[in-house]
Amino acid sequence: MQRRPLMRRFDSPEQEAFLSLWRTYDRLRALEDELFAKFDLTAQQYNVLRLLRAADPASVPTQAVGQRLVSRAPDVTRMLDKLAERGLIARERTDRDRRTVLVRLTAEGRILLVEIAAPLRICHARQLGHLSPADLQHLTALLQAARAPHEPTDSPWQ
Amino acid sequence: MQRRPLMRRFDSPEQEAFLSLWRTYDRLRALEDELFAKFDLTAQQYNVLRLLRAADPASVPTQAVGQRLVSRAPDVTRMLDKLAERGLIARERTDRDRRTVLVRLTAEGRILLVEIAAPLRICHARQLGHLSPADLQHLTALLQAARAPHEPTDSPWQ
DNA sequence: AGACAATAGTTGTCCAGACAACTATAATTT
DNA sequence: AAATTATAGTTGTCTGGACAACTATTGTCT
Repeated sequence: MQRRPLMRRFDSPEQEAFLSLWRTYDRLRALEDELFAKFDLTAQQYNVLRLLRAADPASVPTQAVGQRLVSRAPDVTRMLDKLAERGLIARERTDRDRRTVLVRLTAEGRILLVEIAAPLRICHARQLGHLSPADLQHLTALLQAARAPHEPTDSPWQ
Repeated sequence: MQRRPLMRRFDSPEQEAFLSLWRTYDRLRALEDELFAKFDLTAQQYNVLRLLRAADPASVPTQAVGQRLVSRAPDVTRMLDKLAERGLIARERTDRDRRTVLVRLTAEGRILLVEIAAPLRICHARQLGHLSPADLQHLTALLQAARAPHEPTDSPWQ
């Protein structure tokens, strides 16, 4: 066993913070992935459904979906393809602008979201439930401050 | 334009924190990726090199590399393949245990790390330099607390 | 010692993400 | 009004990650 720590030397406090961010994201993400896998979903796909639920029963332009995703996805089309194949969402063109495609939740999609709700709440509690509400709030605020300069002005993430 | 916010409704404070974590990771990661791309590296590959530099000039078992990566990589072999093809690392088998493969930095690898050092420092400053040292420290601590229960006891991330 | 299990790494295969090229429609310019 | 530019989405292709099966070597159990 090597005495000199292999991981602990960071180039700067900024790097340490970022690596900590990365690692924490990875660990928490693993928990969610495990849950979503039971429903044959990816976290991104769930986010699309969550987003559509917020607009439900209205429909949302494909483009708006892409902009609001947590991490940018270059192939929103194929992602929606898979959700549409499973009947969780429906797509239709408008007459106003025949370029845009509107997406909305289907009844099946709503049902799936209801089924996921309870186990997901439990998963979230496992993820971060050990933090006090104050710490949780503080963490969220610090994260927002961290990314603030890197958000476009029109981002829904502010 | 829709008045009702599409993003802002979260299922729970835990979910809000996690999505904030995810989003922040994604934004900061984009900056790093841009830099690493100039050197034809991925962030994971750089992490391998950084890790080997910490042990340099000693070599490290492949397995140890895999364990210490930020996010788990199921194909360490092929990742090392690419670094070895470029001559940045070298691999050799031991006589003690002919199963394990030892990995170490080459001179070329060291040179690349030196070249990256300065622009990477600048990148880190862009990423998180706007946070005060205290906030930075606080953020790192909160992130560590957040992932603590999800780290295996023998993890180098504690 | 021989059988069995565990460890280390490699390889095959599949799928999602990244980037660029393409089609269709709408808006703008002259 | 025709030409040009911009927007929305789709499709092709490539690379990297995920999972499982496989080989080689070492350790363990009886």
